[in-house]
Amino acid sequence: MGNNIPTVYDPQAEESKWYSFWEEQRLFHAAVDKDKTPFSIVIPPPNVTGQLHMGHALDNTLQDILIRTKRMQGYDTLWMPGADHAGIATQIKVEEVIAKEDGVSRYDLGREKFIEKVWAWKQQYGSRIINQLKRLGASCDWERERFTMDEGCSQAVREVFVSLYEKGLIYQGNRITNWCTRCNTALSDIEVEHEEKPGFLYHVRYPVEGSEGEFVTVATTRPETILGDTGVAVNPDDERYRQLVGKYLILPLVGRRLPIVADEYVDPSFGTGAVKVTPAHDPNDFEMGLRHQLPQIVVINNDGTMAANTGRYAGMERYECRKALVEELKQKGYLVKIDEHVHSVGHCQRCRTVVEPLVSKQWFVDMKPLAEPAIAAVESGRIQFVPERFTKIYLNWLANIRDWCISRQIWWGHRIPAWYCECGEVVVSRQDVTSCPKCGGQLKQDPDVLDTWFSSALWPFSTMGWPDETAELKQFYPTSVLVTGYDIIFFWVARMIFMGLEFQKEIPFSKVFIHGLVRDAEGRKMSKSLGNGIDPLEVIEKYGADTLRFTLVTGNTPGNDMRFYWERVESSRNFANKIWNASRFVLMNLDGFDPAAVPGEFTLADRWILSRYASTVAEITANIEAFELGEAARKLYEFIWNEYCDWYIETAKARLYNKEDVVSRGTAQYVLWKVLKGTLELLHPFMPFITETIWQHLPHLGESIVTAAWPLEHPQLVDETAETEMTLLMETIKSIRNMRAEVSVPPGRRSEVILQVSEEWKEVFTANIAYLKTLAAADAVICPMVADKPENAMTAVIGGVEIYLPLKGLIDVEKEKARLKKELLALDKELSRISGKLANAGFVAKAPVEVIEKERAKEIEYKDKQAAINERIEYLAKL
RNA sequence: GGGACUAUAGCUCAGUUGGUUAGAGUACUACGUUGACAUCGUAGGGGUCACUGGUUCGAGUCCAGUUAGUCCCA
Repeated sequence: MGNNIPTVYDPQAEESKWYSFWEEQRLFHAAVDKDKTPFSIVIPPPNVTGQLHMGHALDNTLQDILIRTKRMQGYDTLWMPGADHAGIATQIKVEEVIAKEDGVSRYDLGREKFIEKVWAWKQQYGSRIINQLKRLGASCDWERERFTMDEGCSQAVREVFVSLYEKGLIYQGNRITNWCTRCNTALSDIEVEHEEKPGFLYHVRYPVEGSEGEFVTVATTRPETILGDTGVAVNPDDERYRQLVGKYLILPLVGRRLPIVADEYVDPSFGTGAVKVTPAHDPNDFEMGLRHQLPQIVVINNDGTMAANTGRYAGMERYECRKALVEELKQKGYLVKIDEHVHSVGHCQRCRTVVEPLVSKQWFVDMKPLAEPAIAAVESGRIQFVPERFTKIYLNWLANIRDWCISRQIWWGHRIPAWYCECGEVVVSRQDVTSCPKCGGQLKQDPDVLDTWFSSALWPFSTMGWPDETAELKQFYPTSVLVTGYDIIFFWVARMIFMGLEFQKEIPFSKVFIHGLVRDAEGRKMSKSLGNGIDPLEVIEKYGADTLRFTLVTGNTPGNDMRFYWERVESSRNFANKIWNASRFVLMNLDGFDPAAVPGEFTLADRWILSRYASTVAEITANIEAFELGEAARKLYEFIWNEYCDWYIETAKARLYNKEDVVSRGTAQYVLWKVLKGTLELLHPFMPFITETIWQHLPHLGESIVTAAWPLEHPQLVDETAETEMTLLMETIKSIRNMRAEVSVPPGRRSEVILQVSEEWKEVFTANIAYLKTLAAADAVICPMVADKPENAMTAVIGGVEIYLPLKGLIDVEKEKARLKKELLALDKELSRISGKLANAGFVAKAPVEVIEKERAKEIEYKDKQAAINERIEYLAKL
């Protein structure tokens, strides 16, 4: 950098260069260093087929800020990266590709060929999202990159499955599960999204057996399941039906005998108070069916068509069947009425198809024994959520947990390590097996694969090399913090916790830092179908990664959603440019500077900015420690722009331009350099590229800002006197500027200013009169506070200083009086508030001394001001 | 039905254990190319902190309720 550098920062030119440099120097690599305190994060693995979206950008920016800070603070820092095989999502993706390119389905290819295709796809596109993370600046240890389907992770999955099976915590059962007819697989409860939808409530009457003309009317939202009814239930306390319990109804159209049973589950106030029971097609009916030994009759196939046992409806699509069946009920006089009704309908999280509850044979994890320690770990505070309110959501979910269906009828994923023999033997094994240990017969492996989240749940230790006892596992497990969105607390966070506790006997992380979603400018969720997503890469290309990161982190309050605004991106870009130009200025004026030389005596402005800098270091460090990253970023913005640039640089200019006074110039250079370098270091975790770019041009030690030491806190630099004095000067300058603007003094013209200063501040003003000259265009004369006030002058009063701007007859007396009166009014209001407070016995008795003192000081200051303004108004009135 | 969150300037949002004359960005108005920056500078207008009560010497901040909106769970 030098005199000929552009005035606009160009991120494109710098970012890729520095990222390659960091990688080449292996600055992100975590060596297992037992002498250092470890700090580790495992990345929430993005889908291998995915592309970076705003959610990733936010999530990874937050992680990178934490990691980069800790790295600079000297921890043995590991950010473990990797990707998730994302079973259903990836399979759908590749199915689409082969359908489009070759016009074939996965069934045409067969299992083996299809899996090969998926791996080929992963080979080709799997690095895309990784490269996008690099564009963002993520400082992951790429040498350790993992994949949930790689050999190590697969071994961990196998070990966990078999071990849980041996403990009796994994079992196979014929139970009702959520079935997606489009994806053709079972889903876990949380993969179903419920949505309120307008529908109908059909009232159908069922004849009572042996009682001509007597009916029970039942209400249902799903008439097609009538074909699978095996009972009708009523509440045991319901007087209307009490005498019917134990009797039978005849199922219309089918003729099946349905027992009438009494069950607490039935809500007498809903519908008619009598509900049809379809154990094979409704989760609640399934439970009721078990309680009353009602048979399960499957009437809907896996593909959503009606089963062979449904007579003339066999093969018909489920909703077609609904229409036809309602029509038949109507014709035969069974349909009583149809009411409009809003009800909650489950949809497949992946493809939005309406989920069909179906009875099928699946593998389940017995959750109760696993959930208990996971609840205890959070209740005891060993794991803490940030913000704390997510604790409740987590605990509530685990307290009501149901068994986890882990088998999926898809091909892409970890194959379930269970083998079946014709003799009925089931073998669950860590090693692949071929022949039956019982009869020696041929074994066939279970065709299903595991839920993707099963392997993700092991991520904090499978990536560290478990089941082997590795040095990494010892050093970096438990990890320090997990950073993720609130939308996957159930899917992932909870499951990592119970798996970690079960297999490592240790929590997987001690903090869970939760953030919200990035929405569009209208507050809508960004989605492919809406087409309202904003591609982070587009932002990076247009404005730079630093800008995107800064926008995301400043717009963010822990746990809350945020909206994406291009205006805010521009504002962040302007901030980057401001830093660029401030640095440009410093570099242009650093000639002859020797950072090792002892600086001369500090001026007031020097002491002030050093004091402000010292406070900033302490505050930023504390904010990051407390996960208040948005606060930290906003403070840095404020400090750099409103203190360093607006004031300190301006005061330093005169000293820099005066090359005669070598000591003063050198001292200014020292302070400019010291504060800029330290501030860049504080800012580096937020804006890694621009800070590295500038840092490399400044005198520095070390090879990169990435591994520079985090700025030390210097409480001895905090100088309250300097802050008070400088604040007074700045207030004075602002007052003068204000008055000049008020009467439209051309910016180029200097103003004569008379300052009447109390004895206390006389020296400060005398010593720093130059600031008034350069910053307020004021030729100031400093006088003691005397009775004689200048005539024909505008007036402003701040604590201990009266400012007069003589206008030689140009002053509009009436206007000036009005202006002063307006100020007086505000002052009066404030004073009456304060005096009211101080007159309050309770306040004086109970408020802390500092607070009372503060109010007293204000009262005195305002009274002085009030007196001076009053005096001035009186004077003007006499003219 | 249970629970969580949000409500502060035209817009988007800060405001961390209750104590500043309630802030920022953006938009708006006026002036301005003084040797870092017009992606800038200076100055200015703009708010009953959703509503109603309560606790307290003191409430944007704590408590209860109301209204509106968002989300999660069943």
